Parts: sequence; C-alpha cells; structure tokens
Amino acid sequence: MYVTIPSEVTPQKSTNPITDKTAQVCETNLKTGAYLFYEGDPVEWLYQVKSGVLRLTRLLENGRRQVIAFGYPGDIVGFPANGLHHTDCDALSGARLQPYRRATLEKGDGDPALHQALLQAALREISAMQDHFMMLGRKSAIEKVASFLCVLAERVGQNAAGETRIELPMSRADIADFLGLTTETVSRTLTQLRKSRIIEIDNIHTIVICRQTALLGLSLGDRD
Amino acid sequence: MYVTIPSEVTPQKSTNPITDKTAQVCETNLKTGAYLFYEGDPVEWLYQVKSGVLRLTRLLENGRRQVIAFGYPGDIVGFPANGLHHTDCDALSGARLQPYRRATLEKGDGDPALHQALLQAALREISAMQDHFMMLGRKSAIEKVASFLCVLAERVGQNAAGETRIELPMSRADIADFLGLTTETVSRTLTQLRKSRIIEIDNIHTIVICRQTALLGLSLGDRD
DNA sequence: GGCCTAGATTGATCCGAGTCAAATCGCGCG
DNA sequence: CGCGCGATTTGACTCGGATCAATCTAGGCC
Repeated sequence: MYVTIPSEVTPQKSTNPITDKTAQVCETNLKTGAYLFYEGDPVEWLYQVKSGVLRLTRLLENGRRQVIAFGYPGDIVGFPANGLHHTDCDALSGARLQPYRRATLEKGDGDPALHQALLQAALREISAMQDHFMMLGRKSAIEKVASFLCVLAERVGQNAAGETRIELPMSRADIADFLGLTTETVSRTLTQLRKSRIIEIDNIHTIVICRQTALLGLSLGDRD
Repeated sequence: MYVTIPSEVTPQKSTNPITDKTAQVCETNLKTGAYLFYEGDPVEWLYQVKSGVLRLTRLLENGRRQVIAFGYPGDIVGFPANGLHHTDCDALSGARLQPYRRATLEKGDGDPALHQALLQAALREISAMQDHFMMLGRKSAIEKVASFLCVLAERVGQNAAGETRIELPMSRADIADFLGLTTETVSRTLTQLRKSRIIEIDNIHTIVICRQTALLGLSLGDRD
C-alpha cells in the first residue's frame, strides 16, 4: 500500500486480481508476525496479497527504521533488484498470498498476460513511490497522518451511515516509520483529529472517519 | 540519479550503456532549460541519458515542489504509469538522449535484450527510490547533504590529487527540493562543511571534496 | 566599466516535531 | 481478579530547520 495523493487515485484499481487462471502454484499462507523474506535474500517468487496485510521495512545501520510500504490485498510485493530482495517483509495479520515465479516477470516465459500484469504492477509501484516522496519530503505531520488515513479509507475503508471505518493492523510505531515521524507525534496528531471531531478512535486499531471532507482538506494542506 | 546509501553501491553500475547496436532511433539533443515531457503526457518513448543532466519534478497543488530525481548519464527516464508520464522533465544542462520505444519495454517486441535491459532498469529504480525514502524520512539536514555529495562524487566525481571535484548543474533550490529541505538550510549546511574543511566551494557550481571519509561518516549519521 | 537582477549567503527569530519522562491503557496470564 | 508488561498517550522542554529579512555575489547586458 503506497500512500498516494488522494486527488489522483489511479484510474485502474490496483486491487484488481491478476488473472490467475494459469496460476501454476497454489496460494500460500503466512501467519501473523512470520517473515516472507529478508533483505538480501535471492528472489525466487513475487507475491500478490490476497488477504491480510504485509509490512515491508528497511533498517539503517544505526538502528533507524523505515517502513517502505504496507502490502494490502491486490498489491504485489517482492520485486527484485539485481536478483535480491531489498526489504524485509513480514505479516501484520495472517495473510494469503499468490506466488508468481520471478521468471514470469523477468523472462515472460509461460504466460505473456501474467508477465504483462507483473510489469505493469512494477511500473505503477514506481509512480506510487514518487507520490510517497512528496509525503516524506514536503508534508507536515498532520498532512501526513491525514493523507495516510484517507488512502486507507479509500483502499480498505468500510462505509456505513456516512462514516468510514478503517482497521489499522499496524502499530503507531509502524505508522511513524512509514510517515517519517515519531510514535509520539503520530499519537498526538490522532488525538488532535479526534478532538476536532474529524475522526473517532474506536479502539487502538479501529478508526472511524466522521468528516471525510475535512480530513481530505487537511491532507492537502488546507489550514485546519 | 537516485541518491543511494553510499555503503551499498549497486554492484552492476547503472552507467553501463544499454546495448545500442540495435537502436533504431538516433540520439536526440535537449537544450538547457528545454522540457522533454510534462506530467500527464502520454508516454511514447523512454530515454537513456547519454550526456548532460535532466531534472524530474512534481508539483503539489499548493505550489510545493519535489525534485524526484536527477537524470545522469546511464540513467533511464520516462517510465510510464498507466501509460502516462508522472513527472515533468527538463534539462539542467544540454543533454544527449537515446530514445527507446515504450513498446520495447512493455511488449518486448523487436529486441528481447533491450526489453530485458529496460525491465531491469525499472526494477533498479524501485530499489533506488526505497533508498531515497530513508533519506527523506529519517535523515538530518547534514546527513542528507553529505549523502547527496557522496553519491554525486561516486557517480560523476573527478578524482585528482586525492581530492574529488564535482559539478553541480542544479541550483540550491533544486538540491533543497530533492532532499526535502529549504535553500537556506542547504546553503548553511554547505557553509558548515566548508568551515570544517571537509569540502571547498570552488564556485557555486563546483565543489571539491577534501575529506571523503569524514563526509561519508556524516552521511551515515556519525556525530560530526 | 557599471548597473541590474536572480541566486546565494548570512542573520535573527520562531515553531513544529523530536526527546525525555511520566502516566495510563489494555491485554495475557497465573 | 489482580498483576505485569508492552504499547499508547500525555506533558514539559529542547532544538533543528523553517521563516522572514537583509545583504552579498556573479553573470548578463548596455
């Protein structure tokens, strides 16, 4: 899940499942907390998330961490760079995954349609990451948090009675490391949004967006 | 040019020219300041930079700007997302470019080797952008500037008498927008590096790195 | 040469987010 | 049920980098 600027939602939803009529390999499962791969591992498979949420992280030598992305259903993770994984990847909640052979992306042998789909996914990822640059480089804490919630609402929000409910399987620290903030700042910002009645915090891992338009405005930098 | 963490230079240099024995299309030239494409344009060509430096930028609605990347010789620019360019691109200095048809990347017809090379370039770009995430999200001003100079030194530095000289065709504002800083902070940080005799500022667009090891240390977050 | 101007530098001040610390919450477990 | 511990929230304070403003510099041009 790459946080994109809400105003420019990609026209063709990345949640469309890749055609799996030719899938040679069965889905696999990954338990909560289990690792799918580590940075430096040789890439043998790419994975499309079918259910659950993955976390992709990188560590800086001095212990600082960056959450590169959250992998939500529809997303494809594990693109190789020089044949190797360049992030760690583990499951925030039990996940079902559809593996695709690395050769399908790189050689295209076997299934041209699948090759094509994987290639397009890689190209979309480049674009999504560029959106994330704006986020990390140029947005304030409240804009970052508001953007994050808006994207999640768009991707996995459950609408009911004019409100949108979203589950946050990740910790505050994960959100902080994704947005380039500290846990304290994430927590304070959520409190601030709650106090201005834009969101409700149902429980730590469930947020209800009450005033979507206001949140969207904040994510774009409108003064409160 | 994507700023990567100096300690993990990609083993196969991205400056290796893609085989152009089968290049159907001649090189094209781009004058300083001229635009190669704009955000939203349909992608017809990808371009490999042969000489000169390109600048890829995105604008946020409220005027804030992010420099996504600088395109140095060997880099490939113009990867499509849903068939469209997702950045503006202009030349910081007169550039020679080798165009490749978009179909060569996406369909692979004609030249499988070229298709393969473009695909690998796209995958390397994903990895390079993840490095940049660490930069934008987790590094201080001095670490950012030091990292930037180290990468440029590695990519295009001219070694002489134990010193490395680098040309900066971009303005301080470009560097700032690339690193997620302000021009003032970039300027102050360069002054600070100059005063601690780690670099010399020959003229505004030429920097000499005197103490490469110290600069590398700063880029990794060692306390000065 | 001398002016003009955009870009760069430097200075003073402010503020947002980080840091450090303490209190609180929530859940698993004996 | 009460305990213990990690995650979260809240508070007080600090500081790095932004902001606002004032030079300074170097080309470009007459």
